[in-house]
Amino acid sequence: MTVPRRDVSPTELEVLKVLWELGSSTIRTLTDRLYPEGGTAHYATVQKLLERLEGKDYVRKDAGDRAHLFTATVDRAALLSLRLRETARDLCDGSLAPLLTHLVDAAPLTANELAALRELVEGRRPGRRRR
Amino acid sequence: MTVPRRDVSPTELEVLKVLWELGSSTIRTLTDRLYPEGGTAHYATVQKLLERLEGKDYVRKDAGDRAHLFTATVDRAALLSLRLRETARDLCDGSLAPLLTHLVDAAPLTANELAALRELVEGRRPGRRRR
DNA sequence: TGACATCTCAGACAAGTCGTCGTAGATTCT
DNA sequence: AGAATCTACGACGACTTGTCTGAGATGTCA
Repeated sequence: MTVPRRDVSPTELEVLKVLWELGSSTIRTLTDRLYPEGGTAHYATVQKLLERLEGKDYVRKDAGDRAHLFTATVDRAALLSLRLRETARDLCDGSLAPLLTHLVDAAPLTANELAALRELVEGRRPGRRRR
Repeated sequence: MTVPRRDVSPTELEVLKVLWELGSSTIRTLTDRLYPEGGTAHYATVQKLLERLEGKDYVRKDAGDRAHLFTATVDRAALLSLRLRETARDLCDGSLAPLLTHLVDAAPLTANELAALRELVEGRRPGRRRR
């Protein structure tokens, strides 16, 4: 009856970001990073966050030396894809192309970004994805 | 302590979509459209949805002939902008450019879309927005 | 004019999310 | 053995979301 929520919550995202930066970490490491002044309570918070991320299959838990090692199973690009696809589904009948034209129209681009984009578009063939 | 939520909820979006399609409508019209079999209960549901949308300034309420007339104050593009900006903020340090390159790389494009995109990019100057 | 339909307004409700925290028990270090 | 750390699990309050109830105003029509 109630509604499906966001892929990852803001705080979960913060955890993922540290994970992306450090590779694998223990709860302790994450906690020290996210709550520098934190005590036992925050440790438990991070633990719960990781537990939920694991439930969503965005994080993997491996047996480490003493403490478990947590690793992100999705990278920034994957999450980006998810969000863009969700936006496309909600607002553009599922097609990504409108997002693109909207962005080209609305995004302020530096000369460098524009050049890079030109190059990307030049080398692009229509049809299915590359790679 | 709790978290900022999504701009519009899924059901609120459904209301907006009908509003976009019909222009201004009464609660009755919206209800008949969204819940074809619906009775009094669904009428109230739509009413609440509109009330919340009005609170977010996504919908305006005008005095109509007998019943109030509701009109969307944002269009699809505006909502698209919001979502893209939010995604950029969360995952790309606020810059929209990475979304663009990601899309060019990932989105399957028809020949036509690709051509249109090429044209857009060609005519684009770096710096601030056009228009 | 009185019965009836419709609309508006305001609040209630259950279920779910999210960030936070407490704690009991196992494991490990000293 | 004692202290510290880690794990697993449950609980909480604040908030959202979709749904619905009921009271009162207003309009319609036999």
